[in-house]
Amino acid sequence: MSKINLKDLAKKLNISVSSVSKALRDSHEIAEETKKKVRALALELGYSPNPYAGFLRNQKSKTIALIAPELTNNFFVQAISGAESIAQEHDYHILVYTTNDDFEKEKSITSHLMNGRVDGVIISLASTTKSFNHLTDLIEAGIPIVFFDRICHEIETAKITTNDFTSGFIATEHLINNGCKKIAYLSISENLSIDNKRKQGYFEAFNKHDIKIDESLIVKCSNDETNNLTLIKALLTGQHKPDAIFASIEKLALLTYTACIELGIKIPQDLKVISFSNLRTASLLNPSLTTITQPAFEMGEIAAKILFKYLAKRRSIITNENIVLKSELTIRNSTNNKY
Amino acid sequence: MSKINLKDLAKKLNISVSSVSKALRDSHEIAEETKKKVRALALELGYSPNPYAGFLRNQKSKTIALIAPELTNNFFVQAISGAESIAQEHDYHILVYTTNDDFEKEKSITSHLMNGRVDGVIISLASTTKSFNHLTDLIEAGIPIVFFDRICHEIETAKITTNDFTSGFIATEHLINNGCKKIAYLSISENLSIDNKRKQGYFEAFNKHDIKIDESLIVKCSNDETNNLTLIKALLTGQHKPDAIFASIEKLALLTYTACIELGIKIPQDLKVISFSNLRTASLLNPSLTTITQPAFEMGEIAAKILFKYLAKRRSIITNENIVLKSELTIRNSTNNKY
DNA sequence: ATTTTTTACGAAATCGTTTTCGTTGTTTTT
DNA sequence: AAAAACAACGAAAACGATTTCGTAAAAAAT
Repeated sequence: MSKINLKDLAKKLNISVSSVSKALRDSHEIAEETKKKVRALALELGYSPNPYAGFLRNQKSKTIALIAPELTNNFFVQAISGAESIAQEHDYHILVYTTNDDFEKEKSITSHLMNGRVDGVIISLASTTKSFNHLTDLIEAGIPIVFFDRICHEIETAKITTNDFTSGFIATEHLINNGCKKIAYLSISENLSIDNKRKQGYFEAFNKHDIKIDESLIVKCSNDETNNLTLIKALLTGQHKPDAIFASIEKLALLTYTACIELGIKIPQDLKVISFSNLRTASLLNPSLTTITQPAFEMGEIAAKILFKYLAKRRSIITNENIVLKSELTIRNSTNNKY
Repeated sequence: MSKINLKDLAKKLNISVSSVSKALRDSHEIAEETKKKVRALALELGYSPNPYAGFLRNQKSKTIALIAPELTNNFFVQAISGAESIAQEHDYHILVYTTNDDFEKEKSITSHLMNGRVDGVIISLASTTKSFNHLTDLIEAGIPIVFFDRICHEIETAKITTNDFTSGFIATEHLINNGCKKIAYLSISENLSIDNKRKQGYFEAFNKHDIKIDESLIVKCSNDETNNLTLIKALLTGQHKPDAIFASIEKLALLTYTACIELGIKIPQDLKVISFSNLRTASLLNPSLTTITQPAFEMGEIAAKILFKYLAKRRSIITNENIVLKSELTIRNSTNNKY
């Protein structure tokens, strides 16, 4: 039961290829009786159209690309799941790529998508991405892009984010309300809009509560886990010891836990910890971790929905749109001051 | 800078389309000077071949499918990452699909892949998959399949697994050595080879240590989280209370933790817990979780490597091969008997 | 000087589908 | 009865790249 095509069907039925094609697409040009015969034979022989022939013809691949910095992160995985669920509804296929937070890899991936392999792209930028020509090139080539979470402000299209400024503010104020004064912020990358907004919220909380900002409490982390751990340990044993840590991403919170175990620092007694996180095990950690959780699955869903809306219209230019969803604070023991 | 194709290049250079094609593929039929001109113009205009045209011509899509039960599970995500890293090396693209452990969805996905959309498939079966016609159909259609973890013994092809029997044995014996007698086994699905093998290892440990097997300690869980929690709670409060739990998959271990919190049962004092798991936070849980960890990333890598080996040979029939990697036991506090 | 070989290129078929035009008969309209 | 409309189908041109097969001119061999 290998490769059976329109020509095979046509030959067996003694009609032309074009008639078979039309019959299968239920064209009014074909008599009902003929259609029935064609459909019956197609079913019998298990005919399934070659997708690439169709793509070549009508320049639509029924495929989109989803580019994320990494997969070993619940946030991105949930977002991908959300996008995939919508894609399946629309009979679309998803090509998944990871950049490993590497700008060069991101460029390489987008360049591979320039030629029409996909109808559209959903992307969350690498933390090392500094320029956006690779993305504008893509759009100019007629391939629409939707951003989620790690967006690019400079490009006009749809962007799905969460209320990072407010969340950063709420997280910090939560710590302040629990008696913390020296709150460190673990930053992941200055290139990222989300990081900057969260940090702005952090600053704003200090302003509101008239607390002086100590710049030495802002730690610039990277993608090097070992180095990050060193940085965090240095922070926790240095001159300006913090009484709380606000981690901009989950990975950094987990490293903080590790650092505390190694240094014998007790959470939350000696140090309170709050973090952006989509960890399923946040409530089971020792101690349970207070989190700001983004609606990742929903973000993926919305990104995909918007993309498909434009693909259906065959419009490749997506109007500028900022969709901002709310993250949720879940207070747990890592910020508990009654211990 | 939209769609530029061979014809455009040919026109600008005043040579034929075929010559341009040959020049770009570095054919010996074309003079070195001509090649240079062609390459220069192609670069200048940013020519990138339409992938679908090539696929149609030589029936190779440079794309593989990766089908997993779910994405919100570190094991599968790591395996996908492994496969993706190899795919990138081979300039292949990966279509990712999730079955949500649903047999019907798995069939629907494979049927979409019958028509040559992908050159090969890497799959880990849904827990509800009971027959394999959808897979043999795929192979008969000339699309090779490689299994990982949740494999199908009946189909002759390459299968990547871990030493589940031995691991099940080691895990159980570890509990026995720590003084446990009434060890419950949380099963995920009787359809799954991995589950059965792990359970066999569990039985074997009892045999070796002359402990009678209590069938009521084997709990058949499903994909319904709420129901699973109910089952686990019933187990922990019922007639035959276990002194240890061996979870066949991570999700069930986490539910056990949740159940213990809700019931006020202390791990490891009242109940020891061990689980198959690729959780990054295993060491940070309360208490830290003793795990059997599968080399997920490596499994994905190997699955992809084998597939590409055959794709390079243009052979669609993969010889039967069982590759068995070793899982690793990491002892942590959830099975500590010195508490 | 003639034949053979080599070099460098072009025409056209091909992959499998869709779609635009014909081109027949047949039916309806005036 | 002539004209117009319609129904049902087929031929062929796309889509963009690859590849086989020619073929002309130049180079080499006889």
